[in-house]
Amino acid sequence: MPELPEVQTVVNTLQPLLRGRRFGNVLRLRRDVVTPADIDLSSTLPGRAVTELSRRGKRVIFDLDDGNRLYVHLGMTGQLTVESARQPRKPHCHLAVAVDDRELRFVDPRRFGGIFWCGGDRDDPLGPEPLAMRWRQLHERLKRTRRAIKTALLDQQLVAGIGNIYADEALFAARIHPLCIANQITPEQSRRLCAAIKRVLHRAIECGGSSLRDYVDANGRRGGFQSHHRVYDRAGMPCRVCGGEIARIVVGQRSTHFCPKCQSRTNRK
DNA sequence: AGTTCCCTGAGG
DNA sequence: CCTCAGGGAACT
Repeated sequence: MPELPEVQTVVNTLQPLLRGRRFGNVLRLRRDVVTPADIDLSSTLPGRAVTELSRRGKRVIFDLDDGNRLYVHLGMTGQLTVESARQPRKPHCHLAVAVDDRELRFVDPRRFGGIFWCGGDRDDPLGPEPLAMRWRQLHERLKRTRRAIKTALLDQQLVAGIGNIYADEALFAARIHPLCIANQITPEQSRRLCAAIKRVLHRAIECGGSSLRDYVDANGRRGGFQSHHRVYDRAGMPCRVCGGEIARIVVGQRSTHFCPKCQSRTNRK
């Protein structure tokens, strides 16, 4: 479940491995991982260098030296690693691009992720970057929807990069019940929530993200933030603040974890 | 704005 | 065997 902190960690670890290097041959092991389907990366990538590697929401963005752009979305189980070309490829490796004597490899068993060719298009439908967002901006956007606050935070057009883990963690840190109606969130709550989102995301980036199952960085290393989770995947366990029992409910088809005592539904303070 | 589906591996 | 995990698109 790579979300903003995991994707940022992939970008951070990928950067030094690609800097100053050019792509070589492309080995496409599955054609349907590239969108649009008629883009042939083996004719566009070899000889190109990455001028800038960045993150937007949960996307890893590659800007190429010919002005074209592509991005990788890791979905649920995606991995973007650089390994020795002599290292055997893992199962479900859908694309490999030579980088000197190494390979940039995209592995994704569940195939919820993919590689997306943008060409010269710089537009995207994503909401603001949460780390650069101001609380008034968040509040403004929350006012536009009557969905549960948890569902709203998962909407990439409302704010980019937050997934199930960090939505639950941020709502806990802001002491907001996940079922609060978004447009009823008070300015004070938006302020707390905005600060909580930034705090949680920054801390997770410092830990190299959360590895529950598949997530690894470009060097194949796992993150460490999972041991700092306060609510996510802790149903039935004691709240680290009040000792009460962490609850699990389903909101918008997603499992949602919270502390019923710390996150009161009528929280107005 | 809520529901269904895609996909595979893990765990019961 | 079965169910569950979930990002996001495509429905209703």
